[in-house]
Amino acid sequence: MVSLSERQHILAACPLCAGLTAAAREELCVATTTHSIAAHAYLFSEDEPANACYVLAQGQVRLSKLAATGEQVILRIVQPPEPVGIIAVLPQAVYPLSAYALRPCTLLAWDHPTLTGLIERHPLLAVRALHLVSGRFIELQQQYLERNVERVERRLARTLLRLANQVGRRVPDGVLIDLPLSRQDLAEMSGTTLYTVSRTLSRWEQDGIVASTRTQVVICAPHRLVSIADDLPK
Amino acid sequence: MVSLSERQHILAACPLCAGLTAAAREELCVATTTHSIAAHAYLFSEDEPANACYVLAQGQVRLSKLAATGEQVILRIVQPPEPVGIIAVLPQAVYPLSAYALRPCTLLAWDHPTLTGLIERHPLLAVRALHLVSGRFIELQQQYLERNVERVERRLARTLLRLANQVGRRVPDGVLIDLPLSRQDLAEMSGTTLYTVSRTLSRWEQDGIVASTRTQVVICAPHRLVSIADDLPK
DNA sequence: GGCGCTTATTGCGCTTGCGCAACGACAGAC
DNA sequence: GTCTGTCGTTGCGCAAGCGCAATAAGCGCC
Repeated sequence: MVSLSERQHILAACPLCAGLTAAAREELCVATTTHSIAAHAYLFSEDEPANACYVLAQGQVRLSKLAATGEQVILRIVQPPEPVGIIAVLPQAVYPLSAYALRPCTLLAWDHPTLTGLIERHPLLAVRALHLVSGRFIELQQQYLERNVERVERRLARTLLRLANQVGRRVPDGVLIDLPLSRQDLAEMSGTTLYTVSRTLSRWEQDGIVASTRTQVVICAPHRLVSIADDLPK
Repeated sequence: MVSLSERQHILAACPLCAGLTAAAREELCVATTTHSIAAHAYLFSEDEPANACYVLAQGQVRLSKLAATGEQVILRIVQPPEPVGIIAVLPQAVYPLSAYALRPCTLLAWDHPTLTGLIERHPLLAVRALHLVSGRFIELQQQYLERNVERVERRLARTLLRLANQVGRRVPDGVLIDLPLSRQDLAEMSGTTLYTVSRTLSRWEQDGIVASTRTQVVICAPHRLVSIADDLPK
C-alpha cells in the first residue's frame, strides 16, 4: 500500500496529470488503487484485454513485443513516474505489448470504467493522454527510421545513449546504466543478436569506451559513443 | 474549392469526427479551409512547425522520414478520408515526417489556433484524436516488430498485402495496388533496397504470384503471398 | 516517331552480421 | 569452498542481401 501523500506526489510528477487543477488531480488520486508486483513478473501481457492503466511509482518496467517465431523486441523501458498501459483509455482495447518488471514495482492503477468516468469529467485528461501518446509515437517513428537505415554498431551506441539519458547515474568512472540488462536484452533493444552485442561491447571495452559486467554497463567515454552514433557514414 | 456539402460528406466519413454530434461536426466543417496541391509536391516537410492539421479529401499522400545520410523510410500511405498531420493538435509541435502528394490532392485544413478552440469546445475531439493516434501507434509497433525479426522477402510480402488491403482494387487478374510506387518506394516501405525488391518481384512474377509494371503491382495469387508472409520460418 | 532521360533488371562479388559450438566466468545454493 | 546452472565470449564458417555496373525497357517530349 502506498500512502495518500505519496500517491499525490507521484501523480503530481506524472506527465499525464500536468496542467490539471488541484481538484482534478485529487479526484484522480483517490480513484487509484495500488499494485505491487515482484521482479521478473509480468504486469500484463500482449493481447490481454486492457483493463487498467498504470502509473509506475517505483521500480522499472520493460515493454516488449513478441513475434510468432518466439523472437522479441524491447520497445521501451519505463521509469517512475511514467504511465504504463495508457492504451487502456480506449474502449475494448487489448494491450499491444507486454510489461515486465525488471525490479519489484509498485504502481497506481485505474481500471477501465473509472478511467472512462474521469475522462468524461476532466476532458483535459484526454488532451494530456493525447500529448503523451503522440510523444511516444514520434519517438517510435524516429527509432523505426534508425532501425531501417543504420548499421548495428551505431544502433547499439544509440541504445546505450538513450538508456544513459533515461536512467543514467554518474559514477566515478562514467555514467552507469542502472538497469539489469542481459546481452540478449540489449540485442532486443538494438535489433541484433546477443553475439554481436557481446563482440561490440568487448571491442568498446578494449577501446576504453565502456566497462560492462554481466548486468551493468558503464559508459566511460560518452563523447566517443556519441561520435559512433552520429558521425557521418564510414 | 470544395463545396460545403462535399466537405460535410468527407468529415462525416473521417474517423476524427466519429461520434460527434451533428452540431459539432457542422462547426468543424465551417471552420475548414480548402487546400489543393499538385502531384509530387510536399504538403509539409519534416521539422517544419506544425501549423495545420488536414483531412485528405482527394488524392493520396505518402508519409516519409529522412535520415541524415539521405536515405528515407516510408511510414504510411494516407487515403481519403483520413487525417494527415494530426500532430498539429499539440502546442508547439513540429511535423515529425514529410507528407508528399503521390497524386493531385485536395484537403480540408484547420490551422492550429482554430483547432485549439475546437478542442476546447468539443472535448470529444481530443478523445477521437487520441483513438486515432493510438491506433497508428499500435500499427507502428507491429511494423517495428516485423522489421526487426523478419526477413526481407516476408517484409515485402507484408507490405504488398497491407497496401492491397488499404488501396487494393479488384481487377480481372487479381488485386491492383492503385498507387504510383517505384521499386525504390517499395524498398523504403519494406526496409530493403530497390535491387532486392526488383529481384523478389521478378521471382514472384515468374511464379505467377504478382504482375508488375513500372508503377503498378497486381497481386494475382493473394493466398500465396499470405503464405509467404505468415508461414512458419523456413 | 524518334530521342533522351529516368527507372528497372540482373550478373557478380563482397560485406555484414548471424549463429553454431566450445569454452570460460560468474553467482547462488548448501 | 565446491558444485551447478546460467550467461557471456569468441573462433569460424556461412548466408542474406547489398550495391556496383552494364544493359534493357518504358515514358514523356517536341
